[in-house]
Amino acid sequence: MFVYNIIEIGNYRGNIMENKNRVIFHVDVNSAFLSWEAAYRMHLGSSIDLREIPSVVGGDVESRHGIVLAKSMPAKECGIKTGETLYKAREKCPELVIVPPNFQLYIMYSDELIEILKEYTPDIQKFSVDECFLDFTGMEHMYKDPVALAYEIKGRIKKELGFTVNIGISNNKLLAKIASDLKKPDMVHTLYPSQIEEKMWPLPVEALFMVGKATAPKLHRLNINTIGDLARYDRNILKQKFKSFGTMIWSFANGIENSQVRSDSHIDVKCIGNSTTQPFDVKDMETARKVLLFLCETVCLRLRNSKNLCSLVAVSMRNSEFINYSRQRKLDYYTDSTIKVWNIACELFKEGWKGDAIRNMGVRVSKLCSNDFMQISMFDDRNVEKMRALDKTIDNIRMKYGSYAIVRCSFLNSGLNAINGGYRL
DNA sequence: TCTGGGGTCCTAGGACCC
DNA sequence: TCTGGGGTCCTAGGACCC
Repeated sequence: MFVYNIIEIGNYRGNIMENKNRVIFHVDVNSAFLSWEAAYRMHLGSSIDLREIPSVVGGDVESRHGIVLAKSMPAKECGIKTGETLYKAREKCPELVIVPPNFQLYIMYSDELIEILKEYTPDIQKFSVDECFLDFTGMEHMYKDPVALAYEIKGRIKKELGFTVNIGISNNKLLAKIASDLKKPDMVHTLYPSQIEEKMWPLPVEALFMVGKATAPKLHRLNINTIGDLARYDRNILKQKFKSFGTMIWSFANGIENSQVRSDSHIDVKCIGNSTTQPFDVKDMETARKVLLFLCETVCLRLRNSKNLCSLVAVSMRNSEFINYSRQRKLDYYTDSTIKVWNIACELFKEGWKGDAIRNMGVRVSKLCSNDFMQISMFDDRNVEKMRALDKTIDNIRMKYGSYAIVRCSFLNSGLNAINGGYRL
């Protein structure tokens, strides 16, 4: 999203000057999945507000999806973290209320949020299901005070949709994002360059965008513990140790970032993937082929919907020891055919599989191009047009009557889901 | 004890060509 | 028989984000 747009040190001043007049908001839904569950349940008349009790949105333990996806503030106070196992969460808080996720609902709320925001500016970049950037640059005649505007937007969302957001304001996306993360929930914060030293530098270095659990310990070994430590560190040493990533996080620590707010229509998708953890370990080729087929079904449906073709297919595996490995192949043609992608995925699995027990499998297609003109491989069989027509027919039936309206007979009585996941944040 | 899913980008190492 | 180096492409793996 920020793209790895490293500004060389010579442009440092220039960057500040360029950004000086920009007005960027970052809107972040507080504990999104949980807030949306709570808002929806209250809308249906529930007297319990999940946000006010220790609660989490979590997957199903039985089918090995048992992790925390979102937590309430009281759950956070018990020490519960997003991503940890429900087992651990329950240990920390025995009275914890766990509700299953409902991705359709989240997409609905996300769309409603965007509809409200669109009333204020057309320059919106949806960064994820619960976050987006807004650009108000050049709109000073309409909105004189950005902070007052943020309060108005925040208030409307709360009143009309029933959940709270944090809004961060600055003159670039990075600072706006860090601002929205400062203190939660239901708050508006500014983080202008003049406030970096006071508001951002005292924060732990982990609070910086792109500093995750692998990078943080490496920085600590260099005695870099706060964002300020990183900002003041020798940039050349960071470059030497971490390559371009080093100069990027150094720039971020100094508040330097100048990417544009890009509305969704200007963002080209780079890859489409679907992976799933099975309730049981896959130990034979026949089951693997079935799992790969339903993964390919959703991936290729989405590929065709995006009006793209792909020329790279990848298969990933995670075994029962939690070791990940993968296999990929570049094609010398482009395709969006379910059967074709599936055949390649099966070959890749066969080549790569080490014979171990597989808990998670994934299929991903990339190196996409528009399907406006389809270059049919010289060596393609003559059924290409027929296969495309078949895929299109199946897509139409599924979109009209639902995913399960038409199911391949190999899934009948197989104990597997014919269509998997496919929700897109 | 149990550990999701959807993305983007970077890098090391090897193959291959000139 | 033993020896270059530069460039590009591909694969596998891993980092980060939500």
